[in-house]
Amino acid sequence: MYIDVILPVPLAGAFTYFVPPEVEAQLLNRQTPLETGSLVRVELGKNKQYTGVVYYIHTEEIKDQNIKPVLEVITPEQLVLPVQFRFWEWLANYYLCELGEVSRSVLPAVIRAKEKPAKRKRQTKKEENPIVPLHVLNEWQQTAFEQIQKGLAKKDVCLLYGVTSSGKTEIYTHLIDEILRTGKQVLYLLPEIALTTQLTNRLKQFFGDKLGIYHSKINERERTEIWNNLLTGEGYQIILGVRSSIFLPFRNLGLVIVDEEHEPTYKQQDPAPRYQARNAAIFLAKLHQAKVVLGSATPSIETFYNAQTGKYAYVKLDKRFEETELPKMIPVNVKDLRRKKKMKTIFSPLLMEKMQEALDNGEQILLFQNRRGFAPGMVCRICDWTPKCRFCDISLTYHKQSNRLTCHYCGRTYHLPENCPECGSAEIRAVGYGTEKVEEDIQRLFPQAVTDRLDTDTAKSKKSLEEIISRFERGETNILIGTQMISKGLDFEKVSLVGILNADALMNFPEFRAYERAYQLMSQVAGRAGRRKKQGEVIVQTANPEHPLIQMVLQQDYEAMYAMQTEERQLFRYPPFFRLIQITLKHRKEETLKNLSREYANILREKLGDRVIGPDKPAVGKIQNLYLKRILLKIETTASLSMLREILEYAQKQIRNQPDYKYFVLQYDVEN
DNA sequence: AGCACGCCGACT
DNA sequence: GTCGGCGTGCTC
Repeated sequence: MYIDVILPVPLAGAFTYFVPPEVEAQLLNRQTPLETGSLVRVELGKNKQYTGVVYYIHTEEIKDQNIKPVLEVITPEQLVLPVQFRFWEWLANYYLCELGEVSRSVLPAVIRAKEKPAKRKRQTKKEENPIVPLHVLNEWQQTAFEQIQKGLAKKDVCLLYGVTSSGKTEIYTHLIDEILRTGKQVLYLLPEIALTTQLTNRLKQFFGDKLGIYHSKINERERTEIWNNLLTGEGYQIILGVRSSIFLPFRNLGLVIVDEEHEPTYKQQDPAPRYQARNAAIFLAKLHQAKVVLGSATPSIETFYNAQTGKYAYVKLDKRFEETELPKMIPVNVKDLRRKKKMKTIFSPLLMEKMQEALDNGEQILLFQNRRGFAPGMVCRICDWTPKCRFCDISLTYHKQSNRLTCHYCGRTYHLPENCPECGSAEIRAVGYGTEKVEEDIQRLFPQAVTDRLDTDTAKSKKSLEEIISRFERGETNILIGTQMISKGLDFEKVSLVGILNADALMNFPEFRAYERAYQLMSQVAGRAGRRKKQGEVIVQTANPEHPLIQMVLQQDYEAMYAMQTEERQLFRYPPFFRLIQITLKHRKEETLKNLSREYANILREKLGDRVIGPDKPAVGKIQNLYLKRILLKIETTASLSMLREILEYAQKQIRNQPDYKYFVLQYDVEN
């Protein structure tokens, strides 16, 4: 007997091994035939052993001296289902990576699953915990619910475009309930940060033991339990989880919900597979002949486009719960104020006034600044020297709390020099500001207010994150300062004021999604203001209040933003009109990289013409001592992926065949 | 990826 | 003289 095994290495295809007679005898003894999707231990190379997944079993003799034996059958039963292999194949093909790389990101969970299944609390306990009936939908929610059902009768995917606090979650629970009645499973995807205890407790109330929760911070036992439980096909009916839960062994999915579908965290950046979980979930649903609901208050351009062109069904819900008014958006021209010398601090006089007013009324304030640390840059006043990371081409962020300079790319820290190493002056000052400085200034200006900060520095663990959130929920914090972490999934009742401190910084990063992202962030954070009957206020500090995007944010005109962006994307050949593939080349030597990337791009150009852009030096041209070059491919969405892959492999081979260029790192990132 | 092999520099 | 640095090759 021979088997093809997928090993967790970035190498093409599966590896063939033979099952030696003693292993075969063992299986016979135990009366457990080997199945695909089982686990084996094999040797690869001279002295490495891996656990791999059995992909194919064949019985015809293979005449090859180099085939090695299977060392051990770890588990003969099926731990990975055939439908999952079809999913892995699609992922590897679509996202231009290897099956081994896909298996690598899934395998730890599979391996854990073969460990002793946790003793499950039996269904008797279901009664520890009486199930609360679903909330009755209000008129608008009921209409939306029915429209979604009608839409899904005709199409596979439906976009639910619902303003903040319109009660999308309530609608989801009713959709879930319907699917459960048919005996099928539900996958409910959320970005990590939105998976709060608030929401999980609420869903547990409705669905009790049928609900499994899967995120990056649950422990090993729970992960194992979830995998095994799903394998039996008689356990969890609903999985509430993050991006990676698309890899769980679902047997009969009926519905996939992707909430906050516009969130960039659905895209895995590194390592491969660099997949978009929202899009991958749509394919997963197709494999199961299941339906998909995408929900957002600020849909991604791609999704809204699909809804507009009729590929997806489309349901709009524009009434807020209890008919709370949308917040009042107030622009403040900081450029003007600076000229008039009225910006004494980073807070405009109007924002200062409004903050005082809110504090006096016992209301809460959110301040949004999308940069952590104290200052994103330091500069010598005399000679303009700036501290940079020795391993990455990036200026260092100053963190006052630790009194260190930190590289936000590789995480290395440095001491802040007392004197400029170039000219010896002692005048090194901060440029720009991050959440740390915002908090320090607030404490100075409002000493009576209790402040807290929510960013990756303060919310390292799930516990500290939840503590910050619950302190704010209980009203112990007056002013919460944060990065984009404050923009998601948090339902606060007493927030009357939101301050967006630097709107311009959100728009000015070199990425084709910058405006879309800026709009989404500002809308989401603005949506935190004013709940339950009282209209909230949002102060938007900008140097350019006339900017079209700022105007769209102020008017809360999503469709205008969509129109502007689609026009631009069509003109410049970006998604959703074209498929974008980003190729990153890395090499130790800058000069070699420059030459090889140019030659590589030229080879691609012979085949793909002006679909090839670059090579260009990315914004950060060196990371971890490797120089980077970037090539963009803008490919028609109808083009054949397998043909493209052939071209890419051909070009790579051409370059690697040249002795000088042999060693370089190549990464593909399929953007859409 | 990750490991072995092999060929040059700075040390007990 | 040797230890170990990482450039190079290869994995059923």
